[in-house]
Amino acid sequence: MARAGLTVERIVTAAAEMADEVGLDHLNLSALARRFGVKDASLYSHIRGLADLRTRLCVLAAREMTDRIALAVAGRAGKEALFAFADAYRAYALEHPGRYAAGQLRIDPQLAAASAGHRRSVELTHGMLRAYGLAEPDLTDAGRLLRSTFHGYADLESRAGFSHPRTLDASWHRALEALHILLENWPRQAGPQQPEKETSNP
Amino acid sequence: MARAGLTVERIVTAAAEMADEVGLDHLNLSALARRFGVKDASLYSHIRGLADLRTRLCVLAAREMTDRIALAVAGRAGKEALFAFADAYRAYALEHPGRYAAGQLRIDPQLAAASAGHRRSVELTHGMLRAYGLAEPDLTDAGRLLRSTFHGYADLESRAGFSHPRTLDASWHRALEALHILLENWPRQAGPQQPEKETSNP
DNA sequence: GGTTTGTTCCTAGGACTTCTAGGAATACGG
DNA sequence: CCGTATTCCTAGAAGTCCTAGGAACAAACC
Repeated sequence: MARAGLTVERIVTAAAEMADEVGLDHLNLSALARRFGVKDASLYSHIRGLADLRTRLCVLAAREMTDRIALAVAGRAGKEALFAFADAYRAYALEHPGRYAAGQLRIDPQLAAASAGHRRSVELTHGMLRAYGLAEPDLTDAGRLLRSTFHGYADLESRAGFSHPRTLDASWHRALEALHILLENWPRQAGPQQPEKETSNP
Repeated sequence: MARAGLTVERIVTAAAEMADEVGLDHLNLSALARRFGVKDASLYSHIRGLADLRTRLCVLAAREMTDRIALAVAGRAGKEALFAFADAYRAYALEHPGRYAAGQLRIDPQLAAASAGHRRSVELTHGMLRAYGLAEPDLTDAGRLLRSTFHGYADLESRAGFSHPRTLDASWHRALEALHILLENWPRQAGPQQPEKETSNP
């Protein structure tokens, strides 16, 4: 009988597509194996199990997303960079809800440190904020605020099934407008606080 | 043999505790039944199944959370109300991660309409924003921004396992400070847009 | 060619899950 | 005390993840 030609890459790619279709928490190995015309036990020659697959999806999503954001902000600064960053972030989350959810998973810190996507995400955010003239600890505070807003909006929007996407776009861009004004008038920190960094995640 | 004395209320309460302990997605009926010293099939006399239990958790969490927020903002307005609202929101999410996650679930629209918690959450937000002199469509836009930020921060923080909670508090309160300034100087909408409402959820 | 080696995929099965069907034990209203 | 309802049980189907060990295949060496 002809072999399916399984590979870690092919498996992870298929899993990413499947997660986008059915949702990350409905991703399971049996159905994934079925998609390849293969028994579920066969997948274990390539991946260690479901948990392993999910962490692989996490680093994949982080890389894809930061690549996309990096491309969007390239050559821009200030308000333009903010909008490009935010729109790329939201677009990825809406187009790939399963991957996006995977990207939010907490994985082994060592693995996160080795993941290019995870490392670059922090750099991208801080790079953008420096154009606003921010430095630590404002960099961290403003970065957390931005990341929270982006994540919150994308997360709420992606699972809501809102009835009027047009209106959501409007709210989104007004939120960005507001955030831009906020960053321009950011109330600088008086004393130098401990510049604590977050655990790396996109 | 003595009966366990199961009730829908007791089951949902125990499920809420369990979800907070092990996480909403690790909540399962077998373990829950075990906690009552009962076989899993016995739970089906009270609830329709796991999906039913999760939606019940959703309305429970929505009610608890809005109760808490309502108590916090009672008699306050403007900045005080904003901070009270936000702190109550975040505190609930951190103290009850499982319930909070359940509260974010999308449930049947009819059920959501009948849920007191879901209805009140919109009223609370809008009431707070009206103190800033906002009206539609700014009310919706600002409301979505706030909710996104609160949810995003709470969601990221609750699953991160940050190493320095002290610093997280600082970032949080600086974010609130920034949001307050933002609301005070909110760039009013020129033309009246369609005042679209969100699907009701806390 | 043949043989060896290593990978890929299989079958078989254990442990666990949700959920259904139907029967026994218990509590309660008459 | 006794019928009735409810509560809880056993039994089992179907599905999940995962392990162990064997068979089919591809490539590499003699």
